[in-house]
Amino acid sequence: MSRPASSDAVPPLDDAPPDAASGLTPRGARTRARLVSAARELFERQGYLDTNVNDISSAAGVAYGTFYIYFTSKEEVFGEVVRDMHLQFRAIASAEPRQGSDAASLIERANRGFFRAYQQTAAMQRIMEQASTVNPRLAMERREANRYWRDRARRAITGWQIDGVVGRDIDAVYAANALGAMIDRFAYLWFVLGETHEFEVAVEQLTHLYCNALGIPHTLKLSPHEF
Amino acid sequence: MSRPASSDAVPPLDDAPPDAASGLTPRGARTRARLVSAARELFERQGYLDTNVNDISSAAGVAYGTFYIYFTSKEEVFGEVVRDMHLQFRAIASAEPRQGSDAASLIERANRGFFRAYQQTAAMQRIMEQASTVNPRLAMERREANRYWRDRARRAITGWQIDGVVGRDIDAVYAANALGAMIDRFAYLWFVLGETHEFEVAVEQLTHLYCNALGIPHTLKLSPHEF
Amino acid sequence: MSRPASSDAVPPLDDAPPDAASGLTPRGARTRARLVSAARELFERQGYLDTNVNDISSAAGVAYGTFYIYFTSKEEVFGEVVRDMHLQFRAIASAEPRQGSDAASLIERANRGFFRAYQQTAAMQRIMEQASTVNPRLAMERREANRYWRDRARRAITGWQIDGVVGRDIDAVYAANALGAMIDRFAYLWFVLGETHEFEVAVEQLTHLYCNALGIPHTLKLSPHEF
Amino acid sequence: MSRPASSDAVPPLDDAPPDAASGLTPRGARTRARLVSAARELFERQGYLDTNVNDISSAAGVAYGTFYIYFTSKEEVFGEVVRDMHLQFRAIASAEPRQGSDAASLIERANRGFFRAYQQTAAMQRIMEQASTVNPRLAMERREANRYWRDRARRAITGWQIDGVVGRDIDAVYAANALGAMIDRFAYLWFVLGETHEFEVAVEQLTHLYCNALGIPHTLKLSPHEF
DNA sequence: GATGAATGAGGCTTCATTCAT
DNA sequence: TATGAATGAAGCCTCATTCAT
Repeated sequence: MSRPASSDAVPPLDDAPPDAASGLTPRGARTRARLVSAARELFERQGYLDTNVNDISSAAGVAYGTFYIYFTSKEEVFGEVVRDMHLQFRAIASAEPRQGSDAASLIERANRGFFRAYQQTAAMQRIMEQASTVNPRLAMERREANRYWRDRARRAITGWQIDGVVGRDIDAVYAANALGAMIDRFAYLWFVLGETHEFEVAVEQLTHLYCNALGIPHTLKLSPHEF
Repeated sequence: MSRPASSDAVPPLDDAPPDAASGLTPRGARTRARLVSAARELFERQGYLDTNVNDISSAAGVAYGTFYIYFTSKEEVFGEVVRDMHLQFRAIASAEPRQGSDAASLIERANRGFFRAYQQTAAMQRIMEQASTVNPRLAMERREANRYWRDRARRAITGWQIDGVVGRDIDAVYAANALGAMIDRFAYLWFVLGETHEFEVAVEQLTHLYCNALGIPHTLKLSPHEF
Repeated sequence: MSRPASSDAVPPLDDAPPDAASGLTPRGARTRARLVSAARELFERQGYLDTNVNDISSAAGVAYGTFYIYFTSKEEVFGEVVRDMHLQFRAIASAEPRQGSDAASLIERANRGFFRAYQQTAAMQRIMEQASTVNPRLAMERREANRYWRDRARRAITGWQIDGVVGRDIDAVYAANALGAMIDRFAYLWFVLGETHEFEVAVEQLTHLYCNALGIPHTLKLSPHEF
Repeated sequence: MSRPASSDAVPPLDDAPPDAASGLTPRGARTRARLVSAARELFERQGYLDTNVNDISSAAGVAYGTFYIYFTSKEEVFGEVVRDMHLQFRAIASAEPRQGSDAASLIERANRGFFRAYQQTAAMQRIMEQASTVNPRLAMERREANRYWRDRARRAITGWQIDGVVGRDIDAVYAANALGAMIDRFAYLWFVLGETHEFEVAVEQLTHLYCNALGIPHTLKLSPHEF
């Protein structure tokens, strides 16, 4: 396939400064970092609702009021933690080695990268789900982030249609939405809700279903498990 | 295909008495019903967390304490509302007319019924998502309910494999999970998060992707929208 | 000793009718009795504060409102239960066989009877202690009941002083109060708070202390336990 | 008698820090002290059950929530108030001047000190009785404190038995329990339930009964009141 | 920069008693 | 007699945020 997958360049998620610590003294930056780190740990362990500002500042080893020097609210730290997590997610997903440039290979790589990243950020994924059902602003930010992935997929599918790899009867928007939803939710059931799956089998089976759905040729390497 | 889709007989959702009003006088039953109804409306409008017992009893036109005659907690009414909603969901989904007995027709009918039911219970679906991220017990109950649909799909796929309609390279468990997740999450994005889709197009496209994924022959009746 | 111990005739504890069921139909009397019995069981098991009217009527197998046909308040049933218990207490204490008419024998018999009765009404004694610290009216009734025993003791001591068995340096009022307090509180520590004592040893030791305190000759039958 | 009464060194009441205000700023310590003081006053005036956190914080002149900065519950402040009261009690009792080292003198001094201390802490004694019938944890703490006094008495009696002042027919454990109960309960009837007694007469009469009970020689200085 | 004390509205639940049937 | 639904005041505790030092 000549059409390159869109670059992994990371678009800004929102209007936060890329380096939130700018304008702080080194000491201030350290305090701030300790707060973010403590917040993430607590959010992951206890959830968004059950973590309070008291816990966070205690865990960071600073006074209660210090928290409000760096953040205006609990929501704000959470936003920061989520941004960090998105960066980590993309870093992990991007680190997945490329195996080929045909559609099936790209899809498999994307799925493997996605699952890998999801697995390593599972605790935060659970919490983001919770927080975004509670806080509308977080829900919106989350949808923005999803749109990014969705658009990438839609552009890729459209490209494959131009190349003739995917049939014209497929609506690229629906397909991108539906297949994205499939991968995303499967990961949630797997890593957050605790369904048990074999990593490589999951990658292969979901890639198979994904390719089949689009009419992209794909052959399994592993032998089937059931029957 | 001779293999019949599993019957639409509705299994018991849990061990709650079918008629929760048993042992109540007509007056009591009326009050209880008013509470459940008020609770559902408020949950749908304000969410699980932002609805409190005070709101519910006020809306039902009874005193605060009256609520606790019929329910031991907010969680408990919520459970009842959810049960009601499940019954409604299944009723709507089952009402979808059968068009044929081939795999593609069965899948299309199931998808159309699912979307129809989801659309009409969208408000509660949003709230259930919220409540289940907050309350572990509700999360568990929710997974149980999902398991029921997942198992139905898995059995159907296995049946089609025996019939030779679906290839043996597909793992029925993974496929049922993944495609169920696709339909489920797509409906959530659509009806809860507000993505805009055309009903019949969505049914057709998702059925197409579903069938393709399993290798089941399926032809679109509507013309593609993009390009 | 010629002076007879005051008779065991039971004085009225308060203005309640001796037979509270008077003026009730047989059916009403039965219902009332069931309520009193259920109330006593629950008070003994759960304490005064943790027993509510709902519990009582449920346990008695009658409707909530029925309770208020027979009693005007929780306090009132409690009063009735206490009266029953007092009757029981006196019955047990009076049943103790007389062994002799000398002061030491009378004291020993009184102590043995008191401990025997206390032991068998221990559960209610605990609850009365609780209730009387909470409800001033009950506290007063309780003091009245105590006064009865105190007066008996005072009259006996005064009698023994006239007879020359007890010295004139003893103030009968102080002695009756103090020694009554000793017996009463010792029983509480023993049967309610759970100190472990041997019944006959306790009777003998406390009788010994009691007699010694008053200068009444008394010899132990059991061998001493310690040293 | 050469055997000295055990020293008046005050043992730790429990594992609470001697200075509960450690780790607080002066301002915090002041607020905390105001809360404890307000709590004690209210407990004494209204009882344990009828005093609520709202009352306490209002009386201390702070907001409702401020209470929960310093204490986790009403039970906890109560514990603190009780500890303070125990310290006060021991201080008063220990301040009683020594008159001689013979058994009778020691007993008289102990009784006088006990009554003096009880009299000055009467309000809290009443409340502790109430609270300990309601709250099992407080009941246990109270028994621990009593055990301390009981053990002192038992050791003293055993010592006097070794010295030959008290006969071997007395069981030191029973005697310590019974005579302790006598003093304790007499004080309760007197200072809490409002029986009227003359201070010095009470000291002398109860000391007389106490000594007589143990066979310790004791002569009254005051003339008898009755007859 | 940092501290930590103070705020107070808000939510949940209990229960003695009344009252219409 | 008996029923059981209805009442609503009262109490406990949490926690995001502000502010004086």
